Amino acid sequence: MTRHVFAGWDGSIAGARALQERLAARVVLEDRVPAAPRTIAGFDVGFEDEGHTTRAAAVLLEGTSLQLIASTVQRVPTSMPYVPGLLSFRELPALVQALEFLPQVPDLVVVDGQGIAHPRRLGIAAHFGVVTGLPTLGVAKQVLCGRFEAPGPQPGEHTPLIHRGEQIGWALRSKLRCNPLIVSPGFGMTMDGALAWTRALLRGYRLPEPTRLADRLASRRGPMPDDTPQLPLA
DNA sequence: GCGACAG
DNA sequence: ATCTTGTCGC
Repeated sequence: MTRHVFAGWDGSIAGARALQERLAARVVLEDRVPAAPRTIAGFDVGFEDEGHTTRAAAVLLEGTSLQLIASTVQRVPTSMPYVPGLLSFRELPALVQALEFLPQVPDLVVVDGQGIAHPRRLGIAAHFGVVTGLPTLGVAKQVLCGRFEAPGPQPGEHTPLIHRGEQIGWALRSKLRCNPLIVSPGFGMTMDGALAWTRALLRGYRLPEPTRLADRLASRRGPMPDDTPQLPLA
């Protein structure tokens, strides 16, 4: 499975970075998000067994009410250590498996991590989009690269995230007295769309609903949804 | 060379 | 990410 997700990767660190540069050229930053998404999914990853097991959680929400429709938790053996800038090589295989176990393909995907706000413009959300072709949005709790002025204290206030003279994302104050979120388009979305969608998916918490719910599942917190029988789609 | 460094 | 209770501040 991993060899299909990372086709052409020789397994080395240098090879991973080279692959990122090739895939980054395939990132589409034009709007491909349906006007009214029927479903929106949230993805996040957690670990068990001292990190030996990677646990990916995916939640499927109704597009307008953001009510939970379905969810899945998939476990796969951890294959790589965490290397700053190469997060997708560690977590993407589990995320793709979780996508395959959702009852239907979502119209929009929100991933916990960077979109193009990455040294080579291929954070895990962008990589996820290039691999699946689905519109994706990256919402991270911390910055990986780039600088930004602190956004004002009011929810909704935002400032551009700049790296090497270009805007790669936004710092968004999603909630009063909380550190800003770092948001950036992943695939099939514009820079402005990333900001607008993140704001539209907030429901009073620091994290947008899709990511917030996936986070609770991946980290084994909060009420766990009923496990509907799991069978892969395709 | 030194510091930074998603999860 | 994960190990972990109470605690300070709003």
